[in-house]
Amino acid sequence: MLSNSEQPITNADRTFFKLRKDIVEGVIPAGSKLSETELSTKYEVSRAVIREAINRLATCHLVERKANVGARVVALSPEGLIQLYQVREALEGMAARLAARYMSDEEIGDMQSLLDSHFDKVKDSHNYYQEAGDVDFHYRIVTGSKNEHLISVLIDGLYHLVRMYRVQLGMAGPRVSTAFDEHRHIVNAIANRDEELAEILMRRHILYSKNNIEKKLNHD
Amino acid sequence: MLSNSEQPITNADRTFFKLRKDIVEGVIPAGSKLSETELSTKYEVSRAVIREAINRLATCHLVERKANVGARVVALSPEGLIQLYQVREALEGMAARLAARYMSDEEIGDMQSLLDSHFDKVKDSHNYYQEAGDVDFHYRIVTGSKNEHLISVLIDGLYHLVRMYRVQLGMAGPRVSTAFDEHRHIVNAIANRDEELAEILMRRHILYSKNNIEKKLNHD
DNA sequence: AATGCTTAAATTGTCGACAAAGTTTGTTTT
DNA sequence: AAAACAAACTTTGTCGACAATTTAAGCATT
Repeated sequence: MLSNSEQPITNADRTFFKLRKDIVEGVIPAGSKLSETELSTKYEVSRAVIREAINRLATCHLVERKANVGARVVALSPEGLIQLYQVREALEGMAARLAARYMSDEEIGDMQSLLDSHFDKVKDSHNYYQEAGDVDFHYRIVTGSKNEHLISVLIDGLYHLVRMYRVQLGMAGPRVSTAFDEHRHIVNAIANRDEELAEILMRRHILYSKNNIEKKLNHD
Repeated sequence: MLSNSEQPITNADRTFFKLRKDIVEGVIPAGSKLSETELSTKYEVSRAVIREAINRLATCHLVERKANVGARVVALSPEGLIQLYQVREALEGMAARLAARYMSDEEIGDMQSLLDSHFDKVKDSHNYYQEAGDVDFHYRIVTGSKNEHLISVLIDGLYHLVRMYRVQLGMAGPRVSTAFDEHRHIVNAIANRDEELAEILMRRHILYSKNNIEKKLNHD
């Protein structure tokens, strides 16, 4: 799809990004119906570009479309979250393995210094790392795999769903510092070119992450 | 997307399936440009449905689209094949793990008898299993994972690319009987509810499969 | 002859209108 | 009053035309 060129070119691009943002952040509620005519007036574009945007959202699994009926925003559920993290575990585990194989020494160095700079900020404001830092770390691993499929499925697809769960369930989580340590260990494994360990640690990291969010979800 | 409802409803569905078929089977050559107007006359539909079909193909990674420029059929390359199988290894490994966890006893029984019936046909015509049997086996594992993301990424996406490589590189491979044995072992692990082993065996199976195709590809 | 600019052709992006399918409402029938 | 049918309405699917952008061609210039 796009993956790299994240700057919108066409009108459909812009509308797609806006719609995705509004869905992820809950401006358009989960489970609600998406009327093409309604959206076309709201976002001030023709129905054609709305249709294209909705189609793209459907491939991201952010909306579900039925022929001759319409599209609905996906509903958030415990099962959906579990399935999401099952796939993340598989894909990001492999991404970590491939990152250990293919990332350049320079890229690894950048990532290490990135973690260092994050570490300083973690000391002060404890909830900084969660948003920016965590996202940044995972992005680098995934792109470091140099695998187009991995990159597009995760970055263009699953990550937006993950963020949707995080945002709409109000995650600020106390898992900040422990997650940080896990990131350190993963980077070390990659720096040592230990593919096996990198994959194992990443899978475990995501499992922990899942358990953390799952706890919150079942607690309400 | 669709995943389940594989019977086309709308005109865009039909065109999407036709186009996909023609691309996978090489009727439309790999790397060639897709002109919207040209295709709209060829398939006797309006440009709008061609556009929608092309957009869907883009999310399957069967074509690549650039804004204001157009779409091209993806090119087959050794790197592309390797990346494809890296993702398959991760996803289908996880699928096997989840199949061992979630498949019902009945589903497992069906799969075992399916392998039995295939075994008879393998004895006679040695190249039967490759097409129908192999596909059937992997489909059952993937759907057995009960994971929507896994199912859609693999069945709606990657498998068509895999088939494109197979068809266009003329694979009939002598790996028939060995692959069959590997399938047996995987099913056994699933029947024993041994998640760990099921994943390991599936990953190994796909690695072998990759090496087999890779050999052919580098040999020309 | 090669390079750069200008203009023409072709292709993609966007739009509004019409056709088809689904949904709702109101009426009739049991 | 409940169920079944029919008509009106709403929503999606499809189409042809126009606008914007890219590509190609032609011309002028060095």
